[in-house]
Amino acid sequence: MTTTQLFSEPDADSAESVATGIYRELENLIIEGKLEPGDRINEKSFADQRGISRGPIREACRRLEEAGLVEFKVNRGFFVRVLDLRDVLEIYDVRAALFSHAGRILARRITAEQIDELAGLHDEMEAAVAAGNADLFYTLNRRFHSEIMAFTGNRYLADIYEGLDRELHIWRKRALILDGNVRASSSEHGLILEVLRNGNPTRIAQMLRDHSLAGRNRLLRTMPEQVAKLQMDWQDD
Amino acid sequence: MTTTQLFSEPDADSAESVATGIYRELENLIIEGKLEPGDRINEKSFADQRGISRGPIREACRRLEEAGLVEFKVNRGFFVRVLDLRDVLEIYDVRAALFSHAGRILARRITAEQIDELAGLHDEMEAAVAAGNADLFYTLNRRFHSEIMAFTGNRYLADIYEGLDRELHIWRKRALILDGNVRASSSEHGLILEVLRNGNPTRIAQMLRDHSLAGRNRLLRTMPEQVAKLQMDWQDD
DNA sequence: ATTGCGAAAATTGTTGACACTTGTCCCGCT
DNA sequence: AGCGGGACAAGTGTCAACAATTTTCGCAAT
Repeated sequence: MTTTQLFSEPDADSAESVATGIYRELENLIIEGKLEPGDRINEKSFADQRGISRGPIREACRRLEEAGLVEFKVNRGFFVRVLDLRDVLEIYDVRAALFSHAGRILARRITAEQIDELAGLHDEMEAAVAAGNADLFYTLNRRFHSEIMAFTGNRYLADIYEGLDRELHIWRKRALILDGNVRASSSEHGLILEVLRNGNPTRIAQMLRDHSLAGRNRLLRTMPEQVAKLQMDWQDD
Repeated sequence: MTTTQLFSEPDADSAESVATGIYRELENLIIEGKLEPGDRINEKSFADQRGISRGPIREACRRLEEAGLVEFKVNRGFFVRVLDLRDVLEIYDVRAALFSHAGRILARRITAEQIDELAGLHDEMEAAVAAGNADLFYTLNRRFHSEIMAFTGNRYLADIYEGLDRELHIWRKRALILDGNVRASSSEHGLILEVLRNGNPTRIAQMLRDHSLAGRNRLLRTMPEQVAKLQMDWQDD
């Protein structure tokens, strides 16, 4: 027996293949850190555990490969991608540029309702900070930035951002755990909301870019040893 | 018998699975336009033609799906992605932002040798223009922009650019066929080289951004009917 | 002519099997 | 003890087959 169809899908288009489900599962396992960088994804045991065959798993892994979450080695299988510091720096660099661009778009496009939604998230984050709930802050923080990108109305911009963000996920989590970091991050969000209401494109762009680079620097400060090892000439300008 | 190993690979890491080969083949078919947007990829006939099974083909298609070149519908298969005008506009918008950012990086990073290489490509393009060889111009043109992105040294920036460029490929080819367009494009390249040698970050960024948006406008002019159909409030600012 | 229906054909979804490659471990040799 | 090597185990690479779904096509009724 293949897919035991206990419930028929109400919406035919919402049906998803086993491969897609596995894709999401693996994506979560990697993002949550349950699968650590360098770990091999054992097709057989993974398949056996779920009572399915290896075909859909390989399909899912191929997508993850293209998404950059997984690396493929011939005859060795799929491995959770490991990012070195250079990767992190490069991603943050692009990320800052994307935010800067998003800022310019939002200046002439964001609605009062959208700003209110961001403000709502900001309030929740402030509460999370006060309660010392770093995990909650982290989740809301991701939503905050995702919404900003979504509000640009440019799906490619938003998608590319999501992809980069996903790759950074594990690393960034470490940085925000530190209490001082969430406070600094949250206060920057307040400034961003301020300039968004005001509407000056250049200021908004600069603010978002700076927020991204500040986040990068907060992350770097949590790993001084690796930073020292990297003798790259990296500057903000 | 499975993979008849007539020749042993000299370099073990350079070995690639059948799936990877199929991935490249399909990618090319789509980019070359041999497979047109909306076409379904028939797994069985594709597999039979090559004397292989459907497994590797599905794996390749999953990667193409993640890359955005192909769309997947449950129980219906993989279809070559169709881009509407909105997609094109959104891609160009991000593309321009990426070039602008690349310009700032290059201002402090590009070497004289790299500029010379770009100048060499520019000369070849000028020759192609003079010879009326639009196809050659188009190929060189892609290389020119790819190299610019590669010279930033940021692999993520370069990869994201390549991904967007690939999606645009079919559409853009139409726009450059027009003779006036290649001339305009080529002369803009000359200006870019000039400011690259000069080294002013803001000027370089602006030049590259403008070149990208000019390319977009050239493309739009080849499809006035579709532009008219789109009642979006899209502005450059 | 057009529509509706249903069986047949084509195609996708997933599986289990087998060939091939890689990694491990044990054993004899030095 | 350390080293080389070869059997063995584990895992990947691909395939062929079958179940489930979609599409096609002919045919009858309007």
